[in-house]
Amino acid sequence: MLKIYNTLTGKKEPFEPIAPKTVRMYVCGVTVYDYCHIGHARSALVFDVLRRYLECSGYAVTFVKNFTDVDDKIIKRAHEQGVSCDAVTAKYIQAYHEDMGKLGIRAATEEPKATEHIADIIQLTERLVAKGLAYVVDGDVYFEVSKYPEYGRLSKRRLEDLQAGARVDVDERKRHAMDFALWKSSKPGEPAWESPWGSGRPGWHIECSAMSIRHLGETFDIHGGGMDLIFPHHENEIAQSCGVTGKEFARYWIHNGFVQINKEKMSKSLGNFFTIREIFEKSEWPEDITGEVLRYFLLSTHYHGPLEFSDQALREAKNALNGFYDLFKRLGETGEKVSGDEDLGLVFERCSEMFRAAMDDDFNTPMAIAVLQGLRSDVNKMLGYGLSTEAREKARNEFRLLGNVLGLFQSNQWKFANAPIPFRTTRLEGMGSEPALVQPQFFSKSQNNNLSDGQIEQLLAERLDAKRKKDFARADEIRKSLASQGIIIEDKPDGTSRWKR
RNA sequence: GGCGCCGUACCCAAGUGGUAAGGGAGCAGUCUGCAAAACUGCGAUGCAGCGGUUCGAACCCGCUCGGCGCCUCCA
Repeated sequence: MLKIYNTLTGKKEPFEPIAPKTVRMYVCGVTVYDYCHIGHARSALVFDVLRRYLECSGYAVTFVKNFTDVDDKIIKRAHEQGVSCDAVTAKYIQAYHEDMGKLGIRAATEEPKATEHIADIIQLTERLVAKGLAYVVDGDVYFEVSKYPEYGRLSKRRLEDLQAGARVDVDERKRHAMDFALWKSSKPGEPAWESPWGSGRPGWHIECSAMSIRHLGETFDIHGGGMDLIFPHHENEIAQSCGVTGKEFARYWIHNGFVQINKEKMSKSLGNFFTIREIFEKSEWPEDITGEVLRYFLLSTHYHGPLEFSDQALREAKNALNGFYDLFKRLGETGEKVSGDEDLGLVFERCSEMFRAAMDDDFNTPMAIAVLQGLRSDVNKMLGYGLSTEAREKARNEFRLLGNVLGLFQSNQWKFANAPIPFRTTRLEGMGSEPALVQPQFFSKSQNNNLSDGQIEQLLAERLDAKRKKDFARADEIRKSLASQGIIIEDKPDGTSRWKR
């Protein structure tokens, strides 16, 4: 039985979909005015895994993830660069797909854009005005929070509390400081659509109500996003949507924690962020390996908690994955002894169950990874007793199958050598001022003068010959020479060797 | 001022009432010509602190301390 922590109730609850065996979920994507950083990656990945797990549990999942492509920041960026808003949004939507694709994050079932739903947005706004929940001022339309008694239910805030701490808002046309824009009149040069209130554009929040209702219906199962969206974004979405329909909106609200650097939230304003693409560009590992290392790292903490991003954490993730791929390498070899074969099925059955139990418990990916680590250890032991070629293939496939939910263990070309991590996140000591981030310390990509497989095999044969003649000096010389080029040799009990790079 | 998250070993990190998973690093051992990998063993009498509830608390309640976030755009 799957349990999910629901922000709305503050409790872990059994998951019961509205319609049997189907899940409709909506996740707030990004406002497309810049490249995504690791924080965005975490959010996208968490919901990608959630979706994969639901599918693997037998649910038919309709997964909608939006792009907010009309917004103040986009307009600002377009003006700065002297291009159209469309050019800005097209560029960063493409970048989003490229970056998330490298992390193995699947495209959603639907990826709607706000600008494609203007008619829906206008219609929702009209209905809110007609119901007396919104009012018009000089071509702007505001939602009136005091008309919605349940306002604050999600974020556990009371209107009075908000009022006390709210920033002084000089917009005196609003009836309440927390009233928010559904529709904004456009200034010249801004994107604009005709509406009953004049030429204008949507406010922030309403586009998500419009898109989720359009693609999933008025009530659906799961709504998610980063913690920072709880207030005001999701609170406002609920107010608008429930205000219009009079029905329940989303039943389960799921929010992921932040990625931090030196205990601080990764954000543009602090300048302590790393974009996904700069990490891939600077990494010395091939793309799929860098992607898997990032995935392992991002999933090694429960989605709800904070996650400290650091060069050391990535190094640990890489080392942990090396252990798995070391095993997979051995599973790729042939085997004659079979005394371990009989236990294999049982071990995988037990691990599958534990894996499912972990994921059922609010998508506990660190627990699930621990189960896989236990499996790695078990299979290593069985390998010691001897596994047939067929059993080895079966084992490798089981790992691939289980790992697929987390997007791990799919590679056939693992790189074992540990390239330097292309940045550092440690603080600078001293200087009397605030601790500062060390600027990314980029390493130049090493020259790709790698030996071919054939050349390596030839050297290995030469080394084997030297070993047979007890010429260990020569054998070690060859190993050392290969090591300097990132080739690691492991001698097997039968005297032959395997190698990896 | 209000609301919320977090504080578990050297580092990362599960565990939300029944007696501290897992990984990384380290140390020791087995194997090995050596190395690597693997395996075995070692590693918190204690979960920020102090009280309380309970037969029993890392888990529940209260207070305190520390870190962070939201209340303005934010994944």
